[in-house]
Amino acid sequence: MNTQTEKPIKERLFDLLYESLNEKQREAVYQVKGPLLVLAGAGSGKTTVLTRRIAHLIRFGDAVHASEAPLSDAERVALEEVLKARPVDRDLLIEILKGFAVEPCEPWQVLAITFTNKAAGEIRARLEAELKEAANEIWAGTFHSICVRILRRYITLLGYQSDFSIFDADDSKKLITSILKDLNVDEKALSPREVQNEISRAKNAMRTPEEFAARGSVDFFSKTVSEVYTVYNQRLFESNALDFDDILCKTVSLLENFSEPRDYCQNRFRYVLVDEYQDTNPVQFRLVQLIAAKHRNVMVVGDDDQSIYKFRGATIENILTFDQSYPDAKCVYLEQNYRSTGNILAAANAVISHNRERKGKKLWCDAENGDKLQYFRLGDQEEEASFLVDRIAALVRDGKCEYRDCAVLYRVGAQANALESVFAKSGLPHRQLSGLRFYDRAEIKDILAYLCVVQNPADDLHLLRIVNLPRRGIGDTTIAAARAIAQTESKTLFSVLNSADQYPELSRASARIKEFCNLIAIFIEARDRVSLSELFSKVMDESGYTAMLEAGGKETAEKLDNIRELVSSAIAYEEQHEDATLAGFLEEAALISDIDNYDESANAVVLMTIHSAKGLEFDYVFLPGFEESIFPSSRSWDSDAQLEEERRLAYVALTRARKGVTITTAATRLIYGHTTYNPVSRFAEEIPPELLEGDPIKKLQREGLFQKADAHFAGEIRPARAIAEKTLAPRRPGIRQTTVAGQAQKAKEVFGAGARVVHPMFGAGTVLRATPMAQDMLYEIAFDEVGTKKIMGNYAKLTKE
DNA sequence: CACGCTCTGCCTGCG
DNA sequence: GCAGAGCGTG
Repeated sequence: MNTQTEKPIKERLFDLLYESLNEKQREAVYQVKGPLLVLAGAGSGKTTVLTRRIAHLIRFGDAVHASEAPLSDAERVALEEVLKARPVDRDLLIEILKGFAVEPCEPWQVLAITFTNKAAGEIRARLEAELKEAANEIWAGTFHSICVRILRRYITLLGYQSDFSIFDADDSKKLITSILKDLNVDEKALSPREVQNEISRAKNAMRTPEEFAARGSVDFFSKTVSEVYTVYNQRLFESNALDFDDILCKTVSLLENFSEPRDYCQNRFRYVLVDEYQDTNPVQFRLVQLIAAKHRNVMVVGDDDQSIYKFRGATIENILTFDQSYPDAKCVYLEQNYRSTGNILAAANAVISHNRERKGKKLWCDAENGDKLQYFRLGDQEEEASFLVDRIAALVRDGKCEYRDCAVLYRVGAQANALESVFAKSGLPHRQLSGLRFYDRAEIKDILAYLCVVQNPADDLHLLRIVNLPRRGIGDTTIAAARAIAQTESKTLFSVLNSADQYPELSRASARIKEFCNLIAIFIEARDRVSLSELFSKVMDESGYTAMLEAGGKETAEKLDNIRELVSSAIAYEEQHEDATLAGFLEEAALISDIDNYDESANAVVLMTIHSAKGLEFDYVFLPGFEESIFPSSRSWDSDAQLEEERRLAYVALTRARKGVTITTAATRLIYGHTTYNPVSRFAEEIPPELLEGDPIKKLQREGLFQKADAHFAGEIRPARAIAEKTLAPRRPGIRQTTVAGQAQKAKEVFGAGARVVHPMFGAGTVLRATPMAQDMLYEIAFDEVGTKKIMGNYAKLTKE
């Protein structure tokens, strides 16, 4: 009868169910009631904890911590048998443990919030594997998708119509540009981008235009921004549109001001789980607080050391002060890393320990120390790139890994071009991510703009984009006149155009305007009658857009492909949703922004920014451009907070690697059209030297490459690029030559037709043709194994067979 | 009204 | 180094 002896059996049974988790992970899963903060280091299995905890809530509720009815002796004996049985019958175990369930929750009472669609998709996939159909009822989505669902239901309370449009960052920038023009603000004095950032920051900090104006000093900047902010919100409202920030803000104001949506959410969501909590901003914090206010079962998972989005409004304070917002919060640290080798972790720990603003975690692992981290200084960015090519080729050739296990991660997108062109010439299979995202491509936005107008003719902004695309003789003067009329009569642009013949200013183009309006009317009429994909082809053909692209040359072929891709995504959408509507598709398009941007099945080296690599992992990580002024960015030099954010980014970069990290710098780098000479990043210096091999780090600085280097650490840094350029020799002799797998060898050897050569990747082959090109040779080589390829001599390091 | 040329300015970027 | 914006001309 005494629970003392029975409890262990139950707990032992649960421990058996979660035997693949470590003790801390289990602790987080079992902690069901009340607020819970999980500080999960890189590679500590946080997604696993999150998804298994959800399954646990649904199956067992608070079974572990609640006390249960006493067991009979027979039951206890039976359970002991189950405990001993091997192999473990998981399904049976789950069924048995369900007997201990205490207030298990329904799937639809669980809300799991992530930042990216990718993360949401991963959670959903894992839940489905675990819970089958029940998983479909769980609300798992991004902040934005969840808010949109709430808004569609309740936004009429705020005076919007429930079929509101969503403006992406590009749309809102355009709108801001046009407002700046209307207000006669010189773009040089105040760039649209700056204003956009400021407005976005204000919205994310939950400041209205009035508050912004009241709080701000009366300087030109704040005054203008608050003015633009006011007009911007008005225009959005008139267009029945929300920008990305509104999606969150409007949801918060709905929940704050109206009891119906608030009660609905608070009653419904017994359990709220938030992933990547370190990236939340004040609005998101408030949202979570509001939704979880009633049941207070809120679990947040994050890593303060991986907070790298302060620049877009995230406040690391949300995670640092979670225990102040919820004084009864439990806190679990997940510090065991299952990803990286000991040396990599030691290096990452050493770097991040230089930050002051942190909770303080130390990752550890059972894995071996593994290889040391490598550092190499190359001559210029092309040497750097071809060095990486050689290294990766060697790794793959030696069977250490495949191409897909290697990632080249850089700080700024501008580094990508140089890397990409060298990779392309070398023939190394690679893919560059984080370039232009799919839905950001002009042709995609064009077609979507048509559809937005068809869905919501009040959407002036998208109307403006397509009214003269393809060219149909409705030019800037006509549009300006029509917009002026719309403004004075406070009508939408479309309604003015619709009655163009009534306005003498529009008479000249009135026939063409009429034709355009008819076109849109036909589309609108077709909207609810034909299928989504039919509507698509109707719009593309009858608007003349397809014809315009077909008339174009080489580049437009790719655009047509992209549009076809869009059509197939519409078809896929139709297949997935029985009641597929245009509105639904547009919403998905606005919120998804990228179609599966990282296809892990392709066997190719990945090139991307460190930011976009967050959450991913690779065997071998290459970090080119580990230089002062690039990383940390020179913009961060004068602020400790920004430097710490850069350091966290370095921590993220290092912890992406499972087996190997290679850091490189270039003595000379051409970036943004300027040549720069940067010393090695302070972050590389923060890695204990005994963990590094390759080129010496300190020595290069002492040689005077960058004399003020030591000043960085005193914090009095102001090394102007100009000074550096004057004081430094353009290129030092004796800089490491690019080598194949470490063996010294000059690349300059020239081969004639008929020569037998060996390529690091393609193996042996015969030169068919050698054509001099610039200061290089273009070889056409018939390889014995992989066929004939064209290769640039300077990039592919050919050797004599 | 449309097209082509020059000029400038640039981090990172989810939804 | 490249893209988008602005300006001038046919």
